[in-house]
Amino acid sequence: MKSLGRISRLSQEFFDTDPRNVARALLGKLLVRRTVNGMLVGRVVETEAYLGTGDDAAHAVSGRTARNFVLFGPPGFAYVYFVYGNHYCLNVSCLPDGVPGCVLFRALEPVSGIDEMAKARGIAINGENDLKKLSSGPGRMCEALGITRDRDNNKNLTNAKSDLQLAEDDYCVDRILVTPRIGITKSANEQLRYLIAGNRFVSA
DNA sequence: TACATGATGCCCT
DNA sequence: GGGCATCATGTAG
Repeated sequence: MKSLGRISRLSQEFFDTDPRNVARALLGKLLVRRTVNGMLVGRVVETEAYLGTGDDAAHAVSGRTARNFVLFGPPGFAYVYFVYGNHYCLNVSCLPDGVPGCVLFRALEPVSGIDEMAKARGIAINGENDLKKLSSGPGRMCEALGITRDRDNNKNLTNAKSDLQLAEDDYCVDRILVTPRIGITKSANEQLRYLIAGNRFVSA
């Protein structure tokens, strides 16, 4: 397994700001899943911001419901939902308690625990092409890290005790690209998708 | 209680 | 590039 070097957990304050800032700042950070079989680590290479108000594509747009209550809670918590009858999507809540907003994780570059991720995805890794199938796309990413609503929704991602956390190392992002969001019909022209320019693990 | 739909991914052409 | 599986959720009735 590749050595990770020194990493440190992101603080709750990191997420206590506008989703657009958080989506941009999260690029290059690490998503870390602790399992009985070791650490699964991926680098965040693609995110999308979903605003609380004035964003028709955001789940928060119609107010607080049984599904989306995490968006209205304190920053740094996992909002996991089930979509298309098949897939989970992972978001992290932003802004102070009471103010909705979040960032969707769309793609990771696998860093560590690749064998475990491949097992969870039910695929074999033979070449570079297969590596991209591991966690490029919100649904794939959740499957690779075993993220489900039952396990992870409303989990504090900034707590040292959590088995799902966000961290940073000395990685430096070179250039960031901003584009329209993927797979939505409402507010589809808003430039709220952020990705690391030239990274081959972005989803589209 | 019924129904339309979706922040996707896979397989087929 | 296009079709489709599959079901939780929100909204209407």
